[in-house]
Amino acid sequence: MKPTDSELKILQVLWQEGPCTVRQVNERLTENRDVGYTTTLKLMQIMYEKGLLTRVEDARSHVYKANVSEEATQATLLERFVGTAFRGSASKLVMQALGSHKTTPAELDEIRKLLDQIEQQP
Amino acid sequence: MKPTDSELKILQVLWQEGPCTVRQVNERLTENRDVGYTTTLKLMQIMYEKGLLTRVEDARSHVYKANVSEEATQATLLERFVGTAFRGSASKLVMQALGSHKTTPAELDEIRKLLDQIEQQP
DNA sequence: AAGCTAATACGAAACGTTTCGTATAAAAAA
DNA sequence: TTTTTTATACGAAACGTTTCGTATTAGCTT
Repeated sequence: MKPTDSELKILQVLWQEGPCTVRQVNERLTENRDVGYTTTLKLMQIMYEKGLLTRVEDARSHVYKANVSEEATQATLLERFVGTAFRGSASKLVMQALGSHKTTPAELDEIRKLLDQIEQQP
Repeated sequence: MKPTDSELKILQVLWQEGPCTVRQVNERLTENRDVGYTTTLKLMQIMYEKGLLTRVEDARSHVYKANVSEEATQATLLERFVGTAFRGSASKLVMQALGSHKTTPAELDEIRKLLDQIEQQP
């Protein structure tokens, strides 16, 4: 599953907030940029048809839930991105990311631990 | 400058091969997927108008050159990608990338060195 | 019950990107 | 010189995504 940019924004709301109605999602989206209610509705309907979301229709308003995990989605997107933008070289991407972004010492430590783990594998 | 996917493919050819005619670029692109000559031509004309490419019109066929560096372009794309897919967390992206991709010991070493550098900065 | 509010469904317009057909010109081949 | 090949330019169709107007239905309020 490769969500589009708009779909990703909706998924992120659901990942952060848990199950939401269309209105709730739309309110969160509108904090950043004006989005019409029916726009969000339509997108979420499409995402439901694609299987990206599940929903409960019991109540007056449907309640939607993300049907893909944030980690799995990020993995998919990253895979594609490394391929297109970095011609498959994950290490080049890592170097760029570390070089141009601020990372806390704690995060750097975590990364170091991960490096150890990877190198210790036979 | 944020090149589209197709534009990126063209840039990659030019980064690898250096200055090329439309035909040369098109031949490289066709190795992977069928692309009509005029399609490539049109795209490169658009990229020229956008300033992504420069060209020399002296000869019978124009010779195009990338007008943005691979590194700068990757930085731009990465910036955007971290923002949209990883909500700004470069370290999460790094962890994911390291975890799910094969990296050679030499590359891991390079990354380690970069970590040292970053941590030593005041 | 009648009117108001808030929800879903749906089609189609709007937008950006990609693809290609066609016109035209210039060089190369005959 | 005439024909064939190979360029560029350009407009518009095709495609996917996003946006929104409108119809319809269900619950709330009076």
